[in-house]
Amino acid sequence: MSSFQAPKGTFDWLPPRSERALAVREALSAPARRAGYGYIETPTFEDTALFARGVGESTDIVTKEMYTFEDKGGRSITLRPEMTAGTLRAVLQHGLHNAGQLPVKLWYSGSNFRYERAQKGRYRHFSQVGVEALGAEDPALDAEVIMLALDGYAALGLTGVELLLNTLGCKECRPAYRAALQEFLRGLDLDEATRARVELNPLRVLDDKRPEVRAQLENAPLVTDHLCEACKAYHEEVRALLSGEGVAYTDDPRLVRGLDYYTRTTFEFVHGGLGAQSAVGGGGRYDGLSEMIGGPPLPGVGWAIGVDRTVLAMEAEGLAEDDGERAAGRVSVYGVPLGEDARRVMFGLVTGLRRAGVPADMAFGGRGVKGAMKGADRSGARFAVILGERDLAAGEAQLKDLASGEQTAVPLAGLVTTLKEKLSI
RNA sequence: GUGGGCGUAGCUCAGUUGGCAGAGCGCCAGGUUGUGGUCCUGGAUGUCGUGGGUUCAAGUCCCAUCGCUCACCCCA
Repeated sequence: MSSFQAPKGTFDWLPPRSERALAVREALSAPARRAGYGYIETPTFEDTALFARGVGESTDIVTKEMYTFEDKGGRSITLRPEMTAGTLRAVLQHGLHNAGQLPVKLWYSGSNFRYERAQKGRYRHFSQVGVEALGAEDPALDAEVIMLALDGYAALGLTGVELLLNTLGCKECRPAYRAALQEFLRGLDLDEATRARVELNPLRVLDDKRPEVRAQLENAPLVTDHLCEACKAYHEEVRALLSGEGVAYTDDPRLVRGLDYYTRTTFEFVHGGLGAQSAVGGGGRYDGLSEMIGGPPLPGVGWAIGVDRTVLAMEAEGLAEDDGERAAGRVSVYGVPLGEDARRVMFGLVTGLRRAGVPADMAFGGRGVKGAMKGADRSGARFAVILGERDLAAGEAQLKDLASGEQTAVPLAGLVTTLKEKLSI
């Protein structure tokens, strides 16, 4: 055992299970790519102030969960806790919103970092796939991004993902609601931290999961009763579009999300297989975010889905139990060379097979036949190609079907062709 | 940041009132000096998380510490 371990709160994806993480990234991004979303890659770290202003000074993420450090130039740098702020920063920096038609549609995939105590489904390093659509305020766009996520989950075979939907109002109607909610919350029996939250970000108190708090929230004023006409109409249109596509969703007037930038549409994808965690993904509209980080008005909507949590959800549903094993490093042909001369020839054979599109591997490390054959067996290959002095002299190799045990001599010159035929490649 | 559970072989774990550290699987070798998977025979592997304490004697009891894990808070 090495004396080093993965840093606290992190974990490694190892084969074959790691294939599931790859499959999730692929399945979640494919619908976005089909819908005209372009791939964006931004730095893993940004100026600390970007997150402080973009994510929100009052959020837990900013107040206690950021990986912040000073670089050698004296700048305050933070490992990204989410990717929307960095994506929007890149859009503004490069003027993507001025360069072509709106909305600017982007998708991304990458690592995020939050300094938290780990538990099932929650780690200090985690991966997300996300989409952002910027520069248009259109209920159809909100509905579009939701559809993209649902199509991604469906492609993975997930059936237990539930969509929770809400609206948080806009800068016209939210202040009045916020005040009404604050007044209500101040009358409750709450602990000190929560009372502080009432003053900073009262909406998030609605998200409290503790029973003693929940019970007191029974009669809390709901945002849906305080919406302006425009927000009400907008939300109804989003709901109608989703319903029109046969999407099942649950209206959850208490769904508020943990980041400050959300306006109007918010949504969360929840699943029961994640331990105490429930969200596999979430997002919403963030019409004020651009201005918060010093940009022009630029409405946007998007989501981020947790790759690790999605894998957990799949495992909870019994999906993908063996595709990982099927795909991970599995080859079709395994070379067993006997002796130095054979090893050189085998190296060329294996290279040729790979170039011809045949997944192939060979025994390394000068193992004896027995050990090399054991390697062939463990590789999962269908065929072993055995090459010794006698075969070399005859200009042929022994081709062994590892399932049946049947073995025939094949001329070296025709080996690639023969194998491609037998494997239907 | 707070609380519970757990740290013994590569893995999963057992280990009695404190008395020689074990099993299964895996691994290695041989049975087969050019043949895997099955089978048979044999073999190796430990800082019992770490540091201290009690004791003739500690994997076992006590203290501290680190790590893992689950949960709270919060979130993907």
